[in-house]
Formats: sequence, C-alpha cells, structure tokens
Amino acid sequence: MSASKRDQLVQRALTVFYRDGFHATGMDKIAAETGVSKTAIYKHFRTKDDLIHAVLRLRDEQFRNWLYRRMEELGDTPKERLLVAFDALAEWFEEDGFQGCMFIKAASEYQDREHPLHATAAEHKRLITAHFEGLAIRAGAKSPGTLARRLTLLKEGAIVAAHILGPKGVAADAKAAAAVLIEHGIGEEGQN
Amino acid sequence: MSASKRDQLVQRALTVFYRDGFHATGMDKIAAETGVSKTAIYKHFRTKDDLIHAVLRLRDEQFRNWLYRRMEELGDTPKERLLVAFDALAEWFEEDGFQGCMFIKAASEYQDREHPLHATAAEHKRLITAHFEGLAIRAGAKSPGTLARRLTLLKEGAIVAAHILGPKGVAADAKAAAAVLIEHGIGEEGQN
DNA sequence: ACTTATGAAAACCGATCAGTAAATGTACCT
DNA sequence: AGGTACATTTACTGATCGGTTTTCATAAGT
Repeated sequence: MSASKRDQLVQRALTVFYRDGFHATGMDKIAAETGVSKTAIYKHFRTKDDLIHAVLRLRDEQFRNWLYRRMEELGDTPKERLLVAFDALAEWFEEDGFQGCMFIKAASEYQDREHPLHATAAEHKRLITAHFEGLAIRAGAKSPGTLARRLTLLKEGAIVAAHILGPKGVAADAKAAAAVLIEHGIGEEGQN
Repeated sequence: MSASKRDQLVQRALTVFYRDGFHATGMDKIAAETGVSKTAIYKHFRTKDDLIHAVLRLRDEQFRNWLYRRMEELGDTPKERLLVAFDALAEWFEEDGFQGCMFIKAASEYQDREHPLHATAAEHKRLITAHFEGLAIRAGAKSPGTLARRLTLLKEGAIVAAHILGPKGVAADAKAAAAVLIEHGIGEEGQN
C-alpha cells in the first residue's frame, strides 16, 4: 500500500470514527467504509488503537491548521485574532455533520489519563491553549497564560454546548463572553 | 425485586457506567458488578438503553441536588451563589474517581441529537442553565439569560478541561473568569 | 407427600468484536 | 512460459455483545 493510500485510509477512518464513535465502530465497518480490507489495515496498524492514534494525529494537524489559518484570515491584530477564533468556531458548528470535538469524545471513551489516546487528546488541547497564549502575549495581556486558559474554557464549553444543545447562538455567546474577558485581560489599548 | 433493590441496581450500574463508559460496558459486567443477574435486570429494564436512561435520570437528580445545595451553602446572595458554583466544581474535580461529566460522555457516545439518551443529556444542561438564570435574575443582571449561558460555557469548559488535563487550577481559572463576567453582567451593585 | 407458582441462575442464541491464517490473485523477473 | 514475491481477499479464531430460553431451587397450598 502506498503512502497516499495509507493517508486515504486514515482520512476515511477519521470520518467514520467521528461520525459513529470509537467503541461503536468495529474494524469490519472500517474496512467496508474505507474500501481497505482488514488484512491490509492490520499490515499498517498493529491494533485498532494504533489506527485511532493515527486518526487523532491527523485530526490534530488538520483542525489546528484550519483554526489558526482562519484566525489569521478573520483578524488583523493578535487581540482581534483571539476574538475571531469564536467566529471560526461558529463556522465549524454550522457545518453539516458537526458532531462535537473528536478529542473530547476520545477522552470520554478512553477515560484513563494514562491511556495514550487520552494523552493525545490532552496534547491537542494544550497546543491550542499555547497558541492562544502566544497571541495574548503579543496582544499585551497582563497575564497571557491566564487569558489563554480562560478563552480555552469558553472554547471547550462552546463546543460541548453546540454539540449537545445545537449550534444556534452558542458561538455568539462565547464570543461576547470572550470579548469581555479579553478587554479585562488586556485593556482597551493592548499593544497589537 | 423490591423498589429499593431496583434503586440499588441503578445506583451501582451508574458507578460502573461512569467508570468504564457505556459502549465499553457489557450487560454481563453490569450483572457481575451489581450482583443482580441479567435475567433479573431485564425484568425491570427492557433494553440496555432503558437501564442507561434510568441511570442518567438518577445522575441528573443527584448531581443537580448536590450542586444547588452546595451553591446555597457556600454563598449567601444570588450573585455570590453564581460565583461559588465554581468552588463546588473544584470539590467535585478533586474527588477520587472524577471522570468528567456523565452527560457529556453520554452525548459523546450517543451523538445523534434525536437519540433519547442524548436528549436526556441536553435536558440536564438546560436545567442547570435555567437555575443559573433564576439566580441571575435575582442578582439583578442586565441580561440574565446571557449571563447564565456564559457561565454555563465556563462550567462545561471547566469540566472538560479538568477531565482531560487534570483538575489542577481549572476551577480557580473558571471562577476568576466567572467573576469578571458576573461583574460585567451585573455591575458592582447588583441588588442581591 | 405432592403439586403448583415464582423468581433467579445458568446455559444458550445469532451477531459482532478485534485480530489472524490460509487461500487466491497479480505483477514482475528471467 | 515458469517462477517468485507481494498484496488482497476469504474464511476463520475465541471472546464478548445484547438479549432470551431453559433449568433449577424454593416455598406455599392442599
């Protein structure tokens, strides 16, 4: 199997796992829906968990690339970019097939914090918070780490709320709350 | 089986499902760990989903009772009580066996919003937000619904963060953010 | 003592689980 | 054409899934 075929497998497995969940999706379904036989899958991934791990790494890369790029496109200054993160989330929430955050679900199904898949989910969250913190620093926040963590809380809460209750208005609520926290953490004249 | 035996079954099933997840827990394990034979279980619950539904209803009742009581005990005024909700969360996060929010996990494993278990999870979240809103009204918030929804976002985000990254400092971050949002939404002199 | 309910336990059902081994193509080399 | 190496499919493993049927133990009624 070529490298691109492998990538295709992981990409398609991502779609299935995201749609149906991890434990609820058997390897037979993965084989059927990706068009790759089980034997071929197990040639590249020792176990189901290994495949899921590859899926999560791909998702991490895709999601963060998308979010960071969208934040750059929608905002001009670090401060603005922190705020428009919630506009990007709004776009995501409204997408067809939005089913919440894959990492929250992974952590929910693999609860033990020692579990490698849980750890991968945790790393994803840490990376996003770190990105926020970088922007908070450049925005002149008094306590960049604090502001970044607060915005992360709003982001996670918004994802959960959008998934459980539906997307309507959630991102807007979160953005408005974020604006308050950002003003409080930077002041009207953050040095962009 | 007496009513109290049934309650005991649901209570013990709750513990197992909360610890190990829904799909990952088979009915044989439930029978073994509750001490109630599968036959006896299926006399009272038509399906596994029915049992889980009973578990979620019990959890909803227990959790909200606990949270509301703790908010009353820790705060004297409506405004204070909104804030100390995050102290109550801190206590929960530090408990042995804390594994995140059962309803977030239920919604993660039963993703379709039409699914009855997902709907039960959604109702739980709505009830808590409604409780917040009642307090926000009595605290004299300018827009009680908005404030309640914002605090809910922080709460959900804090639960997710505490579960994925560990409890350390999460509730304190959320409380500090909540304080900012509450001050902004009420003003220094909310009429308690 | 013998029958008849009752309720729980044990055994079982087909389906599916993660994972593997054997069988079958298929492409390439000489 | 014949042989070799590799990829793919088919078929299978024992275990477990949610759920049901059968067996058994107990106890009350007569």
